[in-house]
Amino acid sequence: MAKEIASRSEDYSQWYQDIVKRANLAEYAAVRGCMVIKPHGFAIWENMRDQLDRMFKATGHVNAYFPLFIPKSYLSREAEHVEGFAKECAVVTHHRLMNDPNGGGVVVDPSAKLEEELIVRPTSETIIWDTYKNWIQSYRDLPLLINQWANVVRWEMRVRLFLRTAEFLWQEGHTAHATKAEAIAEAEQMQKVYADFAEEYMAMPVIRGIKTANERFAGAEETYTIEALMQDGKALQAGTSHFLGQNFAKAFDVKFMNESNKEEYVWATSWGVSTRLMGALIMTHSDDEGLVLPPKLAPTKVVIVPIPKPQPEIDEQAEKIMAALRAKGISVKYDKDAKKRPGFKFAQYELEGVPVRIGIGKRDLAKGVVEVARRDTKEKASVPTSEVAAYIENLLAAIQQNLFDRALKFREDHITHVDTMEDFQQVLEEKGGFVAAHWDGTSETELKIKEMTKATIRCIPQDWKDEAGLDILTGKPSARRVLYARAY
RNA sequence: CGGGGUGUAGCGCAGUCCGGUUAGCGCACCUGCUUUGGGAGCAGGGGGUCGCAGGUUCGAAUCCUGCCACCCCGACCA
Repeated sequence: MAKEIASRSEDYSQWYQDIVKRANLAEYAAVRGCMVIKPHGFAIWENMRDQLDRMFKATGHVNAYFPLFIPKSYLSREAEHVEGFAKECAVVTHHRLMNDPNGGGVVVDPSAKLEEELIVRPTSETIIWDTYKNWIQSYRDLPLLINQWANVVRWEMRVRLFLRTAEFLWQEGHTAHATKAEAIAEAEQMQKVYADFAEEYMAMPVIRGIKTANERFAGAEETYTIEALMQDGKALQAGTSHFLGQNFAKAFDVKFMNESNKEEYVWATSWGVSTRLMGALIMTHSDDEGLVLPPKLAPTKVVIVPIPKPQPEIDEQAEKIMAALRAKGISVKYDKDAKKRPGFKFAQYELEGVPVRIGIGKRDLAKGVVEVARRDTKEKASVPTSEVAAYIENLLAAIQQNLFDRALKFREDHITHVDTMEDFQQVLEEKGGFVAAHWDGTSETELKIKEMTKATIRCIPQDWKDEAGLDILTGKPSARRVLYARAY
């Protein structure tokens, strides 16, 4: 990990921007706050997306697509929802341009003003529930388990590549259920899917928890979250799953006839993860040499570099190794560029995060070996050519595990239990990370602590045991510890 | 919307205070030669409305006025 840099947050921020740029992941677009995801960055996102999609389908969901534009009136149907999003919406007011009568360029045609403005979706609950109203009549239509892959726009004041951009890609699941219990089970199930994905594929340990009322999704009754810890000691909300109760069903009048021939409002959930996960991936594993990708998400798992440059004997050996790796389903690239030197290529592939590199030179050929270097530890090994495919298959699994293990150790080392406000502030200032402290359960206390320290309650962890104690600020009784941190 | 800062080649910058040859440096790019087991060296070359507009001056990247854009800190961030 980028340890020297992680200690100072402003430097970490610089380091992060630098990695994103130099590893060819993304850059800012000409439009304020918007991001261009470059091919290498997008290939990683596609791998994440494809795996998540498989997991959604394995839990019974199907994909659909809903409109980009939402009539303004829809947004205000659910009071809390509109309050949560109103301040960051892009609005379409006209549908035509015209030549500027005063010469020069084009201007908005005033005669093309829309009767009702359209909101570019910041999230799709409203348009989807308006649609579901027509799809649901009977308990036989339930549950309705739909996901969509889409882009959304939130006009944030300040942006950061992948973590917070004006437009971002995500998936949003929206489900309708006949009972409250079933909807809660769905929300909890999807939180578990996200946690499994983060840990098994991203090699990123997460804490599953429940959001406090302050941090809850606008319009939800309960928000389930997965919280991760970045290398600079700041927390990142990596995914959320919401139990929406009957709020949206009532706002959009979505009723169904139950088995007892009685009309009821449906129970809802929504859940989403976004390209923000790319930021999480970078800030969990990468180091001063560049990106470090977990093998399960790396577009290219193995790269072969001829030393010093391609020539028939080396090419032949590389072809054999590629065939053996591909037979095991391992993606591999042979870098035949004769114009670039090996040292340059080594540095470049490290920057791009390729998990394993094979070097083949004349000295190796004579001995019947190749050099295998792993990205996570930078260790190199000489491996007999005949064994290289099997060796790498094991190595990729070992790298995946090592990335998870060391990220987990870092996180465990950065969960600090404190019982006084003094300790709380000291840990935040000097160590960073999560702070486990007692809380009296009031929003007032939470907001006061936020004002004093910039730390917020990231979640009330679901796996933690009850423990009686006293709130660190007010001294009032508390039933359990919650997780505080400064967050992205 | 407040406070601070920056606009000079594709990228990163110096020069501006104190006006004066043809506006410079590093990276990148092009050509050639030599190199090649961890980001090659040398030589040559191409690329600029100095953010925009106006003003002062014999002369403006530099001084003055106005405008614009972007960045950082706050406000904002289910």
